Amino acid sequence: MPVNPLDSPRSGCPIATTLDLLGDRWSLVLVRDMLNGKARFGEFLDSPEKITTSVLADRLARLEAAGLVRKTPYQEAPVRYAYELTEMGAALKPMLQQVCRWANRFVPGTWTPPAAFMAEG
Amino acid sequence: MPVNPLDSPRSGCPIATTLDLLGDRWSLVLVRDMLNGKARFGEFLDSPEKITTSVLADRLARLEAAGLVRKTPYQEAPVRYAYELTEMGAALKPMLQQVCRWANRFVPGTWTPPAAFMAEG
DNA sequence: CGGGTCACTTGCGAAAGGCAAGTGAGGGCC
DNA sequence: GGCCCTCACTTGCCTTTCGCAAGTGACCCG
Repeated sequence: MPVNPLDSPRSGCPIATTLDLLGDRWSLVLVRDMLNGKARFGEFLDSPEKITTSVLADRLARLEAAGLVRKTPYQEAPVRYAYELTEMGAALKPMLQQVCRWANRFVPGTWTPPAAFMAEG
Repeated sequence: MPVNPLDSPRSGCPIATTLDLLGDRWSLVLVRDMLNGKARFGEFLDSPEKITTSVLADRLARLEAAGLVRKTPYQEAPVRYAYELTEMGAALKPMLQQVCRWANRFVPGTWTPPAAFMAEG
């Protein structure tokens, strides 16, 4: 069971503290998928980056512990969960849009995200 | 000698590709320091997050290989280098500002960055 | 009741990270 | 011309994280 890195930041710097939580190769990929409407374990596995099941389970638990993600049962027997962003998690969208703008401008070969993703709001 | 992760991205997604390069706990801390005028190996070591020398050497080389950082000698005998952001590296500033806004809003205890850092431009 | 799906967990080898110490070129002091 | 100091790294060792593969348990479908 993962701990919340926001409880023991390296420093008070907002950048460093955010990286303690999101500074890995997978967490923001999951936030991206949830912003695009994905919600189930299997849906995250389908993304082209091919996260492994163990890392996925760990990241979802971490993001939940940090308050970015909420897990709610969408069926009983067997109980199955949907993962969705909280307000805190969804508020990362402008930052991810900025990442896309940067990559599209400087890294050749990156896809242009769907207009819906880049739109305001 | 580090390789450039931009040469073998996991997918064409701009977010995933950016994370291949910057998705770790240190790279963006260095970009932050360079945006704030730091340029020398020893200066990066002084930051409150306390990066180790081996990781620092590795990250600087990686960022240079990716074209975010340029290394120029600032003295001969013994040759000493200054590290500074290229246009590509400096263009990460709006993204980092967005990170700061997010953290200041949602993560209690994070410092408010100096006004100069958050200003437009 | 046999096979398939969904959502995970477990195990293991490989890679990355942290810690501490070492190195080598030069400078400053006396 | 010794001696010590600084700066910019490198090296080595151990721990943690990651990726890959396989296993598990509950249910559904024919």
